[in-house]
Amino acid sequence: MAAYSEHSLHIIHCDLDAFYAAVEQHDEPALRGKPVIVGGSADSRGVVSTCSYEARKFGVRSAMPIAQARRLCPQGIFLPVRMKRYLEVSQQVFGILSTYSPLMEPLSIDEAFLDVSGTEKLFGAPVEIGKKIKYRVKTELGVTISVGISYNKFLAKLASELDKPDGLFVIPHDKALKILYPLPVTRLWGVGEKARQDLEQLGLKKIGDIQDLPEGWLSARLGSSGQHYWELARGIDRRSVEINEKRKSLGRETTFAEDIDDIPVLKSTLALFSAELCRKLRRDKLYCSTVTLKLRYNSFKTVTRSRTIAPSHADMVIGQVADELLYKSYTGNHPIRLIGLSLGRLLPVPDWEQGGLFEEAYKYEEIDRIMDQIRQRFGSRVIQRGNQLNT
DNA sequence: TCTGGGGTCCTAGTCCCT
DNA sequence: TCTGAGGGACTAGGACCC
Repeated sequence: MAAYSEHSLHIIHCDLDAFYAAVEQHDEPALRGKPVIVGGSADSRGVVSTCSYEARKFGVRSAMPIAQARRLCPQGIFLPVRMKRYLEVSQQVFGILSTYSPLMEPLSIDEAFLDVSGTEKLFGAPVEIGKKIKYRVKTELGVTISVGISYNKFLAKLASELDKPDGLFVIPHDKALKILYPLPVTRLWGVGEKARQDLEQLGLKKIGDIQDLPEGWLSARLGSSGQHYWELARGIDRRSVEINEKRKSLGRETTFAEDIDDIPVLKSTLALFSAELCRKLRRDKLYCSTVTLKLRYNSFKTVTRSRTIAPSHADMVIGQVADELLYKSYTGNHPIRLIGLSLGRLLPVPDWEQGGLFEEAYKYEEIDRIMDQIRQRFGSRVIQRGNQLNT
């Protein structure tokens, strides 16, 4: 790293193109060249997760309600999300990426950063590495990946977006300001609809408008996020590529096919979620110490209620807290369309604490452990707690 | 017209302790 | 003994990302 200047092109951002749809088209050749729309079923409440470029020609976009996508593209092929399969391909892609640098930071299932400082002698210049990655992902896994290269994370990510699909784009230091200037402010990392409106109120529509401001002007109006936007607009991003980002929370939520006001159904859904999440915590040898309940009413108003607890990964403990939060926040007056449970403040289970420290909790955990073993051997549905049986 | 699911991060209010 | 300031933990909600 020391041999690299601040503006050397050492950050590569890799972003798989229309990933879920691409995997479906790879696995089923008859889908190739057709408008594939992944996300829920065509007649359920849901939105588009990803669609193929053929579907995008009809105006279909990610996050669009399925019903709207159906109207725009009646000949579209609607497929459910096969997350397990996408995760499998994602792992294979990350496997390829990690052969070019140990400094790899996965950002989501379909994108990652690589810091290739110091790998030039082994693999060539960053552009050469980008070409090799593209070739290998295409030939070995049958999907295409867009690559962006620059001297920081924001610009590398922007570069990969600017040449999609199947692109390779470089933003060198001397061209960064010029490339950024005409782009809308929503291209800045962290600017969504709300921030766009705030910036527009100040007369700032394109990134160039922010570039023209003196430092301090925007932070005086928008606080620390104003400073953040100003720096990005000028191509400044000091974040480094971080490996081994630890998971910070774990959650599960569902939107009911029809709104629900039946408390036993809500309770058993929560019991199911807490069992599922606790199983993952135990598998990863983690405890959680906050439990958050999320409710979305049929009016679309969303509330969350959370509680801090003694570290645990026992179904009974988490499930009981979830129940208490439900009773605290739900009066039964408004039907619920979505319920969710999230576990936060995760911490590793210390080696010395393999049971016995908290007698009561340990008793529950022992039961959970035995249930996990049975599920592992005979399948996840073979054994359930009584409180999960209403769903 | 219809708005998923799984995350992260930030801010602001409240409460408690020193 | 009372009071206010400051800080940290907790809680709730919003915004954003893919």
